[in-house]
Amino acid sequence: MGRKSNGRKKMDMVKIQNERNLQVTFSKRQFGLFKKASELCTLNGAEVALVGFSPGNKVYSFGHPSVDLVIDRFVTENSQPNIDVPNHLIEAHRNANVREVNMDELIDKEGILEMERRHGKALQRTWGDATPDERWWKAPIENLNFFQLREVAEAMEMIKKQCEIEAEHQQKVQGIAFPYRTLGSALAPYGGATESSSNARPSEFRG
Amino acid sequence: MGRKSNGRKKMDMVKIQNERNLQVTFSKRQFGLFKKASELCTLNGAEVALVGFSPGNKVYSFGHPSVDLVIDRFVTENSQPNIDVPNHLIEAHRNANVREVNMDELIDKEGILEMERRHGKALQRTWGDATPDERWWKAPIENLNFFQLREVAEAMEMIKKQCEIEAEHQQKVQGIAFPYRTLGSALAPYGGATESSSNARPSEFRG
DNA sequence: TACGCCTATATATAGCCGGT
DNA sequence: ACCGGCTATATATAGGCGTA
Repeated sequence: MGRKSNGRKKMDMVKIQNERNLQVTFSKRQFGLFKKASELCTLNGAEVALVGFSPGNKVYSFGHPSVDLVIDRFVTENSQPNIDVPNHLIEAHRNANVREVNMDELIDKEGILEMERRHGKALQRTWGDATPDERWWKAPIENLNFFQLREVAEAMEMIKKQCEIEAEHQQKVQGIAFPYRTLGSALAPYGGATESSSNARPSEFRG
Repeated sequence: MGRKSNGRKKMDMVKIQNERNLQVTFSKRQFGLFKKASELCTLNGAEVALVGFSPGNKVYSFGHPSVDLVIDRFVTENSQPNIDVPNHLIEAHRNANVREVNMDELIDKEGILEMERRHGKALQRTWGDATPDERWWKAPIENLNFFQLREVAEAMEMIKKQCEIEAEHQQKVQGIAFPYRTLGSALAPYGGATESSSNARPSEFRG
């Protein structure tokens, strides 16, 4: 018997190109996001405000107890001097800037984007099915001698570790950060979930 | 054989009573929520602002392009057509803007600089005269968000492993010695910007 | 006592399909 | 095309367990 579906497929974390899929996916995920937020509120008694603009620039929001109240509180409390920010970090940063190298110059954002275009996908794939063009990391390695390989391996380890440290740091200091990119699309409302009893009750939605 | 885990259990959508589990679950779900929001942004190019208060009344936020921009836009566009947002909020927020600390300023770059100092030369030797564009590993790290960092870390692990395999191979097949070339361009997931802030404060609730 | 990591399940969803 | 539904997978996570 032929399968009725190929099932869910894994997809790269890159902006969806197909306009149609973009719309559909956005709707589904927007719904899911609201649901998760809602659950966080009822399950853990948290307060959450979630406002967003679909690619089509439509506004959508969710909030508990209400968007206004949460944002109001957020704004108010943020108006106060942020005492939670470790001062030594800020100082370290300022000192770091005047150091030998200017980080801003090293951070070539354009370059990063370019790299993303050229090699971003390689990260998502297995080393096996990479196209010749994406095999930049493979071919070169074969040309390195034993010692160089050891050096690269060590370097990779260092960078990896650094990433982990940075990640942990981010999570600890401010909660979380995130990626970006922008464009347009539409959005969906909030239907009832098709499951067991749920006390989830979003205080506000907007369409 | 005894199962190593009973697996995930279904649970009622009611506020968790056990204080300990409440905390743990909150952390996990908070993480998941942010991740979903993040994905919605990159995958569908949406703009999202997410602010919330944990049961312990700590503030957590997430936003793309930034919490401020999105909320600002939300407030603005909504104070006109609809009357959802009280004007005092707009002003309060505007004032708050000035004092908010940008994520970039919070990240401690010391570690990264140190890493460069200690291992940069080794890399330089190996990769030779890489142009600034090829030195992606030098700085972009702090421009990546939490999830991206995890990805890079994973990628580094793969490359490292690949190097070790290759090294072993060389040693086994021909001993050592070999020609070399640069590792080529760079590697990096999508570029990323960061924004977020945290604080603490008490509050009430409205079931 | 709080975390981090792990495994077994509960959920979320990418593609698809058929009606509109 | 545009939804709403469905199915097969990809993910998110509730509990447990070992360790800082």
